[in-house]
Amino acid sequence: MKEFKIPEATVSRLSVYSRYLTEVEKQHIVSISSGEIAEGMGGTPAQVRKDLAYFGEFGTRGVGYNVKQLNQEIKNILGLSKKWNMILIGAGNLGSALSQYHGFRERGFEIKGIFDNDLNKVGLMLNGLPIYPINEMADYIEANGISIAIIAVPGDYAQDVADILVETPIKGILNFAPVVLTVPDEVEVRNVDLSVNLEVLSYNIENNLDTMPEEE
Amino acid sequence: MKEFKIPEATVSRLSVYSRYLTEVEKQHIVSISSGEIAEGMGGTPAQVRKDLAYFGEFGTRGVGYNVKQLNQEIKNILGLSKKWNMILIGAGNLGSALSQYHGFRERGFEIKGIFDNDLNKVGLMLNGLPIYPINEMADYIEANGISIAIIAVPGDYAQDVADILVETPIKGILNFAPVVLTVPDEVEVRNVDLSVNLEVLSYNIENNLDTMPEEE
DNA sequence: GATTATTTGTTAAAAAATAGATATAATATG
DNA sequence: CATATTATATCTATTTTTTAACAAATAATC
Repeated sequence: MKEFKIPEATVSRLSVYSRYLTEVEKQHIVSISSGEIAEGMGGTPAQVRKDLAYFGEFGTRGVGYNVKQLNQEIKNILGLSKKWNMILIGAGNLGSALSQYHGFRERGFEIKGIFDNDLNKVGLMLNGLPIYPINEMADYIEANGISIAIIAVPGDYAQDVADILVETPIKGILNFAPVVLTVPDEVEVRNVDLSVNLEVLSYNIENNLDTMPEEE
Repeated sequence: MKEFKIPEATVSRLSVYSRYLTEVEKQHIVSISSGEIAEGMGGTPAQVRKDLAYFGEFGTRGVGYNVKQLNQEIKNILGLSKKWNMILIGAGNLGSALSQYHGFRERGFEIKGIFDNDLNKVGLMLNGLPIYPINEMADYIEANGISIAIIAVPGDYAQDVADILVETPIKGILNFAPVVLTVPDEVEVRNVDLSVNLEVLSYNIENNLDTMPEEE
């Protein structure tokens, strides 16, 4: 009954579809076609339909998709029908920016507490959230039903933080540190690697991918 | 002579290899095998060799790769042998965090100026960088040889900023706003989408990808 | 009410990416 | 100096992902 072997690219695109559908919903548009979705977020109609087809039949032939209903279906697929409790580790600049980022809460992700090993910061509030010392982190996770941790500490400390996290009931890590974390299989890690993104951009610019002439 | 049709995944991995090699270099290790690189950043030796093979022969059979030399080769491939001048648009929290992120400069990317349309911020300094008004942006790009722009403004304004940028000699955009930007083909865009990352994480956690039993 | 327009869901084909296997080169060893 | 060992480079096969084509279903039109 379970569908799996879903391409990760498909899951990413579902997230973008959902965000786009949320925008369309605000304009009180009731129905939308795969072609319109594709145009709205840069893709092809076939890909939109294929992505959705992994999970079921959500549209009506000859008509399209009900915007609100499809968006809800996608949110269910992505696991966004529940609220996710998160903690943030690292109260530096990046941590501060992340703690104030509204996009998370809008999508059901809420940062409940911030942890840092700088004792000058511990006890202070950051954007309305208390900063705790790292050594209280494991207990806090257990006590507050935290399932996702955001690592925003310098690269040198990231693995140490991860080592603590994997001993707790944490299920996923969003890692902003520019290092490859080693964790057991049961903990999901996603890396947001700013430098890698810039370097791919650099490569693409240098090799003029789009203006490249045809060649054989 | 040009090699192309390189998988984007390969380019991303090259960036990670390079960062890992930089670490290894610091330990004054001279030689390294594809297996050691793979272990160091979570991959397979075959994949490391395949990725490198797209661009040439950098190793010695029976020996491995010279760390320093390979790192330099990869940096050349990625276009990191030159310095990249960037501007940052958006002096909010995220912009502030990005302007202070040291990882960029270490890899040859330097933010030269910051732009914002909040006149209360214009004229101030942010982490040692001047904040200019958006209407001076186009001239600044031309005058200072800027080739990459980082967009860190709210989603509602991101397309407006992009529209200005595409009229300048800018070559690439690193977009942090949670919207799909529409730009002409000759401008490269990379999206760093924080919510998408969290939502993929959410999906993976809910569907227990790693602990999934085999099934047919 | 039959016919034409759309637009989906599905199947098939194509392309891309990953993994595996083998041949080759360099080094070290006896 | 021949041989065993190590590790790359290359070639092949498998798997995965994307793209395209087509049949089924709905709505609109004459």
